[in-house]
Amino acid sequence: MAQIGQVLVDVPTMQTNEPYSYAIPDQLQDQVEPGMRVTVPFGHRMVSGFVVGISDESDYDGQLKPIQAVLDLAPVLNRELRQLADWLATTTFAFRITCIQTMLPNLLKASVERFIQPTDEISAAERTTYFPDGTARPFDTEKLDEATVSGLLKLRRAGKVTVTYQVKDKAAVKTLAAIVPALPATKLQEIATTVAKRAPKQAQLLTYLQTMGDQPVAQTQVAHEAAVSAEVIRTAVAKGWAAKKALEVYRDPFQRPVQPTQPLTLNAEQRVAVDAISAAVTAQRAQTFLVEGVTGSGKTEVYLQSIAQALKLGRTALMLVPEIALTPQMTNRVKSRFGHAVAVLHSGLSKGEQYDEWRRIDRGEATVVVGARSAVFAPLHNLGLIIMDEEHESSYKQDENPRYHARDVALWRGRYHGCPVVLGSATPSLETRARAAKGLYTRLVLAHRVNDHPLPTVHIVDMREALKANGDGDFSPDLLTAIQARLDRQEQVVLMLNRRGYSSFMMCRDCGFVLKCPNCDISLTLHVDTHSMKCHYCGHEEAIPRVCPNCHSRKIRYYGTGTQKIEKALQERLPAARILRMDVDSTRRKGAHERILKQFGSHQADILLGTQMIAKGLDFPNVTLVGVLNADTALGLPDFRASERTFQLLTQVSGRAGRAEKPGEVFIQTFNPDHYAIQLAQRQDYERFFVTEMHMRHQGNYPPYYFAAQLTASHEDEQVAAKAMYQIVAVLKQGLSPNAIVLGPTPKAIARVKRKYYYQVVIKYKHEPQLQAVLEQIRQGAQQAQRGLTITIDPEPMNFM
DNA sequence: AGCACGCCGACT
DNA sequence: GTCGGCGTGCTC
Repeated sequence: MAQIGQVLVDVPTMQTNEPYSYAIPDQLQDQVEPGMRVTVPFGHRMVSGFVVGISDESDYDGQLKPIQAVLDLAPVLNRELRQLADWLATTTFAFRITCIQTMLPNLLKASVERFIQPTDEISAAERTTYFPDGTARPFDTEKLDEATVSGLLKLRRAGKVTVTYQVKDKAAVKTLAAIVPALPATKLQEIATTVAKRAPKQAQLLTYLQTMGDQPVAQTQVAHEAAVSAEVIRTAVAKGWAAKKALEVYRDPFQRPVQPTQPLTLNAEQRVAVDAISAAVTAQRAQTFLVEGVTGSGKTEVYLQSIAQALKLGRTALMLVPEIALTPQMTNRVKSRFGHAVAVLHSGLSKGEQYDEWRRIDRGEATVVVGARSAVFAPLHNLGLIIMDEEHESSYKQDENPRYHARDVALWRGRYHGCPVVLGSATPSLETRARAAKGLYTRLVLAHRVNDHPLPTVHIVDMREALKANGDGDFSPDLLTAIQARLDRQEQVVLMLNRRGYSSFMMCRDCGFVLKCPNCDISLTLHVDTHSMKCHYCGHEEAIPRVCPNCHSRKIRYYGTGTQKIEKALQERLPAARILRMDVDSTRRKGAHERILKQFGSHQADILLGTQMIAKGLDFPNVTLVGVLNADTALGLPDFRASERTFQLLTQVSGRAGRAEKPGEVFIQTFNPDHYAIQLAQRQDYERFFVTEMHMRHQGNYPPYYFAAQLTASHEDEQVAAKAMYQIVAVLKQGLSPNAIVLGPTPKAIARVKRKYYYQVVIKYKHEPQLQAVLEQIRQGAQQAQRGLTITIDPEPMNFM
C-alpha cells in the first residue's frame, strides 16, 4: 500500500502547527521514517519539513502532493526527543516546528534559496539587462536593489521568467582525503618486485600499503608514515594499487591534550551525596536531588563521581552549566576525568563543531555531555544521570520561543529515562528549595569548604554615610583604603558593578528610600514619556517625586551608572592602578572574555572591574578583595525576584575573595544596609534568607506559593496593543476561577522597543485546571487578530520587565 | 513565511 | 480603461 508521510512544514504559524499529509513516491518508499527532514512542495514553493509519522491513509480530502526529497539517511530526532518536542510545544505554547528546530543543531536547519531564470518568451534586450550571464541567477529580494526586483517581478507576471526553489541542507560532514589499499597484500608484494629500481619511493609506498589493513588512512598520514610525497600516492592511485576515499572526520573543538586525573578523596558530606545519587542511578529511579553546597564545598567532585557511576553501569550522563561558567578550565576538569567520552556543546563552537559534537553524541561515541541551556536536548541514549549546576541561574530560561526552562526539560528527561536529576547550587532558587522542604526533592547539604578555608569577612558600607563624608556616590573611603592596601601588597581586586537595574527608578540618596507601589510592594519605574512613575504589575501611576516621601530630602533621583564612567573615576583616584574592564562591550568579540581573564590571572592588572559576569566561577588565588559598588540596583527592579537575585549575586561574588592561602575581604556598598537580602548575604546565611523570603512571597501571593503566567501584546500602535490586552483580560476573567489574580494590563518597563509598544498581564494562580485551555484559546484567537499584533505567552516567566 | 487573489486609487 | 498598491486567506 502506498505510504503517506505526516509532515510538519517549516512554516511557523498557527494554521500549519499540525502535520500535513504528503504522498511518498515509489522511489522513496521505505526510505522515509519519522524524525527525518524532507523537502516538500507547499503552496507555490518548496519548503523543508519534518516527518512526524507514516500512515496508510490521510484525513485530507484533496489530492496529496509527493515528498520531493529526503534530506537524511537516518532520523535526526529519535522517539524520545520527538515526544519531548510535542510536550514542549503544548507546555510553552510554541509551534511544534519551532520546538524541533530548537532541539537540533543549527546546521540541520535547512534554508530555502530562490533562483530566477529566463523563459523562451523573454526578449533579447531584457535578457541582457537582467541576465548578464545569460542563465539563472539567485533571487534574493533582500540583496537585490528595488528596481531589479520590481523589474524581475514584472517579467514574471508576463511569464518571461520563472522562479524556482531549492532547499539547501547546510549539514556538511567534513572529510579528509584518505587512502585504502585496492589490492590484497600478496598482490601488492608481487607488484613491488616489478617496479623499476629508479622508483624507490613507489616501492616504499607499496610496502606501506601491505601493512596498513583495509581501514582508510588519511592521505597526509600515509605520506608521513611511508615518507613519500603526495605525487607518489597519486601515481599509486592512478595505477590502481590504492584507492582514494573520503574519510569522515570530526572538527575537534579541543585539540589540546589534557592531563588525566583520578577521583579525589571525598569528605563525609560528599560521600553521603555521591552514595545517595549513585544509589538512584543504579536503581534507575527518577529521583530529584538538591545538592546545596557553599562555594568551595566540592560540588563538582560529587558530580564527577556520580557521573562515573552512571558510566560504570553503561549509561550516559548530561551535565548542564550556565553559559558563563562554561570555561575551558571547567570543561577540562570533566575531560581530564572522562577523556574522549566527553562532548562539549556551547555557543562558542563554530556551527560545524557543534554539529560534529552532536553527531558524536547521537552515535554513542560521546557518553558524557557538558553544555549550556540547549545541551539539555543532547541526543544521548540511555541517560543515567542529569546534573544541573547553579540551578538558580536565570540563563537556563530561554527568553524567546519556545520559552522553556532547561530545568523542566531535564526533569522530563529524567522521568523518561528513569534517571536521577541533580540540581546544584550554593543559593538554590526559592522554587527548588521549597520543593526540597516539601520532600519532593532529596536535599543533600555540603556545608563545609573542602580545604576548610574560612569564608571571607564581609563588610557592609553604608553609602548614605559615605556620601555625607566625601560626596561620592561611587566609592566609599573604606573601599578605597582597602583597594590601596591590596595595591601596596601586590594583591588583586575584583570590583563588581551591578548594571542590571539601569532602568530608571527613584531612590533617595539620603535615606535609601525607593519609591514603591502602594498595592504591590514593587518599585515604581520612571516613564520619561508620560512624566510619571508607574507600577508594572497593577498599573498604579503617580507623579515623579521632587522630595523623598520618607525623609523629605531633595536628593531623590534616578539610579544607574555604567562601567566606563566608573573606570574613569577609579583611574583618577588611583592613577597607579592597572584596571581591566570586563562588560558586555569589552567582551563582545570572540575569545575576548577568555583573554581578559588570562591577563588578570597572570597579574597584568591589579583591578578587574566588571558586571555580573565576573561573579560566576572565577577563581584567582591572588584576589583578596572583592568590592560590590552598588548592591542595591537589582533591589530596585520591579520584579518580585529582586531580593532573591541580589542575595544570590552578593553571595556568589563574595565567594570570589580569598580562596587560597590569603584570607579574603568583601565590601558591599549599599544605600539599603538594613535590607534583609544584604544583611543575610553578609552572613552568607542562605537558610535564614530562604525563610525570610518565603514569608515575603507568602504575603504577596508570589511564587512558589502561587504560579505566575505572563501574557504580552505588542504592536506599533499603542492603542492596538492595549486594546488587545484588555480583550485578553476579559477572556481570562471569564475562563478562570475567581481565585486567579489577574494583574494589569500595564505597559512594560520599556514600553516601546523597536517601534513597538508592549503591554502585559500577569496571572497569579494556585490551581487553575482551565488555564491551559484558556491560554490555548487566546493563542488561537491571536492568529486572526490584527496584523502586526504579536501575543506572547510565558507560562513561567523569569523576568517581569 | 511567501504567494495569489482581489479590490481600490493614480496613471497611460 | 490598466497598473500596481496592499489587505486577506491558504498552503497537504
